Amino acid sequence: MIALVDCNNFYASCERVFQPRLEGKPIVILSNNDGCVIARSDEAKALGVKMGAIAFMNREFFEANGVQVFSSNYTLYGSLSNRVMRKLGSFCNNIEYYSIDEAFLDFSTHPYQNLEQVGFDIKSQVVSEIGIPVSVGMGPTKTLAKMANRFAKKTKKQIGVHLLDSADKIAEVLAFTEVADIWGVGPQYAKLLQKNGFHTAADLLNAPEEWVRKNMSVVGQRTFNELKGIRSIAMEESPAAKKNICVARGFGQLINNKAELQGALANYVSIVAEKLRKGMLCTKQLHLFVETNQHRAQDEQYYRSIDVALPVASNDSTELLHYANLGLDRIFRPGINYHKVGCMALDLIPENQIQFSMFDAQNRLRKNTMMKALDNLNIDLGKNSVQFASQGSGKNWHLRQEKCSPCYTTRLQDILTIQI
DNA sequence: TCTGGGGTCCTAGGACCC
DNA sequence: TCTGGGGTCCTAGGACCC
Repeated sequence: MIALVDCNNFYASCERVFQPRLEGKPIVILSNNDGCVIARSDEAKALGVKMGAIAFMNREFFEANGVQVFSSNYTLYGSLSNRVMRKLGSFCNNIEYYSIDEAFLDFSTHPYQNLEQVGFDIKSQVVSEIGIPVSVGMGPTKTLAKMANRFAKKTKKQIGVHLLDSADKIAEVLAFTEVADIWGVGPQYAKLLQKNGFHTAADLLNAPEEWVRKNMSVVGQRTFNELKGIRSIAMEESPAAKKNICVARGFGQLINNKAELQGALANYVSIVAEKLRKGMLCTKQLHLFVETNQHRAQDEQYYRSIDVALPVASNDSTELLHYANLGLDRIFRPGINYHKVGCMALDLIPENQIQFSMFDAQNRLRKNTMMKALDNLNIDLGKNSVQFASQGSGKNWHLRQEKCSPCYTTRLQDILTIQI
């Protein structure tokens, strides 16, 4: 059996952990720049607030209905996620950390007698020790475990645990689940399936396998087999090596001058470099892009990107900043209202496998030491304590985050004090 | 004023090789 | 007068996930 444990309305639940007054109230969490809704509590869902709802168009509705609005606070969510995952790890050592709020637990080699009871234990211990409510679905494959989890949330919210341990229970869930709600079936495939008369997961099982293979590629075929109970999507117990790292963000306000654009890009490049060093990786190629805001019909639209090859694979901020600037020179055009800039590191290789160049003029050892010192300072003194001058100080492009909650678990000033 | 930000995998087609 | 077949690598685009 595989279990899928999923935190209920994770971001909204995180906000509640340290603010119990939010219990029972409708909550929404907004995307970067407070743009649109990316998470909702049950109460907000019940009010009809849709995923992706535009914040500024709903402001009055939120006020009128007492909806509590938060900017996203990934520091807080990441920290609470770690706590949840650590707890889940104590139930099962074959665990895949699938996303910030979900994990697969493979119980096939565990000696538990009563898996349903294990599900209840997970649920009650996570909520009592960490404060985050979870649901548990179990089935013979990952896809069926996902489906069982969704079934638990939709049909037996209070219980929150559903186990597919018989053919009848599997059949029930397959008939209950629409094709669009199958893990691995997105909007395009759902449309295709509907058009061909397959409406539920049970219908899909009646499709000829060759048809699935031909129209939905091997990915669809794997899902098809998983629905039949044949394990086709493996557990990934150690995270796969990253193939690229991307940092890109829309600006809090439009930018039309180059210096500010450079400043924003320098910040994102610095984050990319930091992530590379943390993963002990180097990049051989940067991909840079700038773009305008597609939603502003009054602005001239512009999108350009460029790949910049590095002579030697690197994770040195100064070097990456240098090449990023060269790239930006090539794609920058004056007179444009820019909305977003991004930097992607491609061709990642482990930092101990670099192919050095005979003509390399850099003193890489020294640079490495400097970068380590920089990273350590930023750990000790807090994020961004030490920066490069090119990162600028103006920061008009900064994210708009008007309603961010405190970082209760990661920032000393934000720790709650309790009066006794 | 205001519309998210990361990722992965697969396929088809072109360039190139012998 | 004639235009194979098999293979690899790369890229762009499309699908999906949270």
